[in-house]
Amino acid sequence: MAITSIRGFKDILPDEVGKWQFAEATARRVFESYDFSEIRIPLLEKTELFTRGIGESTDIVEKEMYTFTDRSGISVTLRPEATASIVRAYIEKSMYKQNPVAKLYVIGPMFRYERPQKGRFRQFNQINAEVFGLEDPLIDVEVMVMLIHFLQEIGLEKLELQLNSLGCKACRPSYQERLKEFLLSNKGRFCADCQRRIRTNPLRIFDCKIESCKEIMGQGPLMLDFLGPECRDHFELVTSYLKALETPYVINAKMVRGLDYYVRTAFEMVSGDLGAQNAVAGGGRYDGLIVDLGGPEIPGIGFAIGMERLISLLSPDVGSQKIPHLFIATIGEKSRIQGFKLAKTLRLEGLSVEMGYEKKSLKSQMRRADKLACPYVLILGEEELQRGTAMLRDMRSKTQEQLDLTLAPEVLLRKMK
RNA sequence: GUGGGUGUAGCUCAGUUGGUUAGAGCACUGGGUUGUGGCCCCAGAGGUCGUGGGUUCGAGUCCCAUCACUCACCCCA
Repeated sequence: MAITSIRGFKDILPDEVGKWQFAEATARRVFESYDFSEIRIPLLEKTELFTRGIGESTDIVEKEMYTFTDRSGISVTLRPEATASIVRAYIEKSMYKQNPVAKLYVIGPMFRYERPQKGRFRQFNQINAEVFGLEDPLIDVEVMVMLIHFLQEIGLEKLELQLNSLGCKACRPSYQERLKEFLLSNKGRFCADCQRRIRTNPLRIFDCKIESCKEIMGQGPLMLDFLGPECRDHFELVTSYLKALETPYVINAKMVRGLDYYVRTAFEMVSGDLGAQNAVAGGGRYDGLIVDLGGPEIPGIGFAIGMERLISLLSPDVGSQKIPHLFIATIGEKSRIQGFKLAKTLRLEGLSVEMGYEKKSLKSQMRRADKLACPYVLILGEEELQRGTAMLRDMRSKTQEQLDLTLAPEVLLRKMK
């Protein structure tokens, strides 16, 4: 029995890897134009980092983490998200002492033990961007604008920015109190799932697909109506700056975040083409997280882009396979070695060169060159070799010309570079 | 963790009420007179029919179990 990959872990094969490279390169270019710097952090952390950072009672911590004890007996976890690790590094290396503001991004895999489905995997890749040290609503907007900028550069224009405010430690409890009262007073009218959610995850009831639940929740209290004065000001400034930058958005007062640390601004980029998992990117503000993880009182905001979801939305032609500049076809052992040497010379000069390695017929080598879509084939045969020449065939025009072998590298480089 | 759908060649799929050596297209390999690609033609290679039981004279086809994939719920990027 051959060994297969683990459920929920996917190979990214050569014919789609171009899309990934394109997405990553575009993210680096765009983010750096906003003065973000890349940071690389471990995939494995002490389990406590996530239980404290993400929240003990979240689904991620309760049932989705890849946690095990290592050989020294400490509990470690494959990161289920990046923000906690970035914050840990930020605190551990005292980055805030050198610079009051840090703009960081991370590209890499996350791990969550969930049942796979469309757009959801156990190992999945994210691009994360985080800003530490700025509380002004202007930075909330800059982060969203940068995300949209990136998505436009990559060719995704039709995504919708959804915005909400989750309040803060001061105003959220009174809202939750009111929501609970409302839910309990209507308890008997909800579906079984929602009755359970009243206890486990009250905000999720807003997302219930059942018509009768939707109807009841239409009357339910919204966080936006319970924001304290500071949170309200913050939210209003965010929307007014978005308008100033002519960035369209829709307010989704029912939007919920799965991680405990989010406060105030929360946002998602949503697509209609992704099935049930419709968020390509999501983020928000997390002003208390750095303190929670043992650092100084420094605010933070950031987002994560789901790479697999992003890639699945790209049009098929982006990042298509590279084709070699030249194919070298040879006939006979002497010319095979001659061609091998020439390939090396040209590669050292930066050309991409493929050749017929096995002693196959010219026809077979030509077929392969054609399949690879090489624009030129250099034919090195016994006759040519005796004359000290080679035949260069232009595959598109079907014309060919003789080249002097000693001059061949020069001519080829000029033609193809 | 729960529910639905699907498992036949590398890929996309046929396979008649159960009946001989399981097929096609694409892809792959070789060839179509001496050293020239795409199109066309010919040939070849490639399958424990997901796996394990059962029913039957006989199972790709029927039954049971199991596994995998997939979609949805839960939840999230």
